[in-house]
Amino acid sequence: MKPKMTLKKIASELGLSISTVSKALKDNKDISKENREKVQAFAKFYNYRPNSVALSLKNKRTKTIGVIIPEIVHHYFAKVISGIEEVANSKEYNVIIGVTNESYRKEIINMEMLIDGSIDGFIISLSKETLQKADYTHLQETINQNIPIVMFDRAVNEIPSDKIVIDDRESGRMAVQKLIDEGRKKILLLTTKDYLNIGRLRTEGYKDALAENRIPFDEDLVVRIGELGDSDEDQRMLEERINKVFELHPDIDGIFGVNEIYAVTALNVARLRGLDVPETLSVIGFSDGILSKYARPHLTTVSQHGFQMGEIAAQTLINRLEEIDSGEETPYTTQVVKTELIIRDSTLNQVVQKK
Amino acid sequence: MKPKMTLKKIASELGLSISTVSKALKDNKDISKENREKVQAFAKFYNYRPNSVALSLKNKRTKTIGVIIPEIVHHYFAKVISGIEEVANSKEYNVIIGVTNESYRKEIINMEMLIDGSIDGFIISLSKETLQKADYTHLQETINQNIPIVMFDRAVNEIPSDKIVIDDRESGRMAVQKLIDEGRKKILLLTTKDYLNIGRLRTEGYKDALAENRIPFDEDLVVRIGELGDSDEDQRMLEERINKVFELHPDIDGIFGVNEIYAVTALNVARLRGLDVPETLSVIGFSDGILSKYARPHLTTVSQHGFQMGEIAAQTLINRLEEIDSGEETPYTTQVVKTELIIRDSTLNQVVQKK
DNA sequence: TTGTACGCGTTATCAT
DNA sequence: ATGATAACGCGTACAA
Repeated sequence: MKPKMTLKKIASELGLSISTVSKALKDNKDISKENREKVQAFAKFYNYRPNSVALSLKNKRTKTIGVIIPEIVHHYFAKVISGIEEVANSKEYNVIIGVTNESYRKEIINMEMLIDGSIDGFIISLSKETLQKADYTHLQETINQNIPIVMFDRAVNEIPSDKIVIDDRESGRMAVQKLIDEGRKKILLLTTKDYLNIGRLRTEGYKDALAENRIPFDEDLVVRIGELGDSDEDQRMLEERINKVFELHPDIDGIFGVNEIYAVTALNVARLRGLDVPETLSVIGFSDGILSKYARPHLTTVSQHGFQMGEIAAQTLINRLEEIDSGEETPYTTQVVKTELIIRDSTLNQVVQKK
Repeated sequence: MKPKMTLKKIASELGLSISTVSKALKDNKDISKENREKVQAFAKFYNYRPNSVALSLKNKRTKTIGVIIPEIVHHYFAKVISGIEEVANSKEYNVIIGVTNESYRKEIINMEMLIDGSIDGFIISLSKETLQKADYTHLQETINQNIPIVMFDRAVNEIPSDKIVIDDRESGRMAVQKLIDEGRKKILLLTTKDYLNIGRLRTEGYKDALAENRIPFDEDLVVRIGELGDSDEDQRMLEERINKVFELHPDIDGIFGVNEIYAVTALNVARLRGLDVPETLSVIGFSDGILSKYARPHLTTVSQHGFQMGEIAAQTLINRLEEIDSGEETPYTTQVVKTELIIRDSTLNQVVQKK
């Protein structure tokens, strides 16, 4: 039960002054070699560590970054946090996590809890509710208080800040183009209701690809899915809806789901209907989650590189923080992280020759 | 660009002393109503928040807990963190996350990074490497420095601390008993190499169930799997091994996998071999992850209640911290969280009558 | 070569 | 009713 060491205790123990001890620990040449060694040995023995709270108070920076995310039980966000952690730790920053559960209120509460000097800056992905309300005053106020924000994934143009995003529209286009390249003509889109940018943009990409290939857009082939809970009930409803579309359009030969759940569910439904994947039907999902990997057949998906996004977000925030320290200020940037189509077994390997 | 408000600034702005302002903000009756209102209005307008770093320094507690986990991209741990967050936030605690990636070295680095006064206590699940080395001096030293530790899941008897665990052995027994109740006689066990307590205890449970039902234990039916990477390569090897066992023992009628990956993989392999699940073969996994839920057929598993474990761990740590504050000390406890068999579609519903 | 004093922001005790 | 002062732990400019 060692008491924790402080400069003061070391000083009194060794009959020196606090500042002498402080300097000795930094190996300051002002202090006699003799005392330096004595102090250092003593400090090491009692493994003294400078109190970080005192340092934070003095330096006016905590070397801690606040990460606000909608969900932590979610492969993508977990990956992002991993990336943030990695970079942050390598730069001696700590990471405090706040989870909003997609709630506007909890987003504000979480941020206010940290805005009292606990953190130097935020990395945040907005909650769905915040996007729906489109009320970003809490973000603006944070920035007004000189606390920098880096937004990732669910960013918003109204707020001036650094942003890390993927090109959802282009990614959607790319995925659907892949299906068309295989010779698919009747492509089912599984997307979200429109308030989430994500779903909307990926839907635009779907339309882009069709248009570029002169395939007429058919609203019948678009299933817009509302909020999906965790329950088996919701899951069954989703299956139901997909089944219904297949009944009306048994000749669907491609599926693009804007997230993993949609795509995997559709894949399962299709197989239960006796369809061969990928022989007669190709399926592509979105997100590099674990479901896609273990689905049968393994699901081809658009990977978002969550880990990399986290790394970039952390690096960007830390750069900004150190910039502030040194007085300069560069303009805000928006970095677009490239997505990648990971070809697995739910699509054809060879591309059908275009006629 | 409002500068952040401090007591000092308010005081000088209002022509009062710092201590008057401080008291006024607490609505201390010593201060004239007039001044109280003036100060409070002013503070509210500039939304003043007491600097938490200064408070931490003064109070000698940060109201922050450090959570050290092996992996964050893992459904179970993500759930636990959720539970911790929930309880911590409701008690006005912040949560700092440190990820070890199963490395002993990173575990120490992470802990040392926080042990400098950044946090009041730890919640930790040990890394595999730490368990292998069985070197727990860093934990003991943390405790010696009066920083309480709550261990969860991967806890260890050598260290005196509060612990939250599940009964792995009993859970394994329960799962296998369920298979036996269905009339299964030749049950394949997929487990880990022995250095991880988890796998070993669940294996014991497997043996218990067999013994209780007078089914001879057959080493041939135990597959001990080493470290599994994230790569498709490793995955394929796993499938290979399971396949081989099936070739030698085509009449296996039950499978118990000590984790989700093993069970889902076995499920897929079995189906590819043309076996009907659950008609001729039942499969049970471990952990309430997402894979089990979306596997086909949906996988019956032993749920570990990760969220609840997180809640309990956080509550236990906070209790301990407040106890220390008030001087009393209660003995360390080990809380066992009950697991639950979640029956889905990879096992039979009805129990075969025992003869 | 060593020590004193100050400030970071806050609260609590003790004058006035 | 208000204000000055000390203390939390640290680093550093300035004295000695």
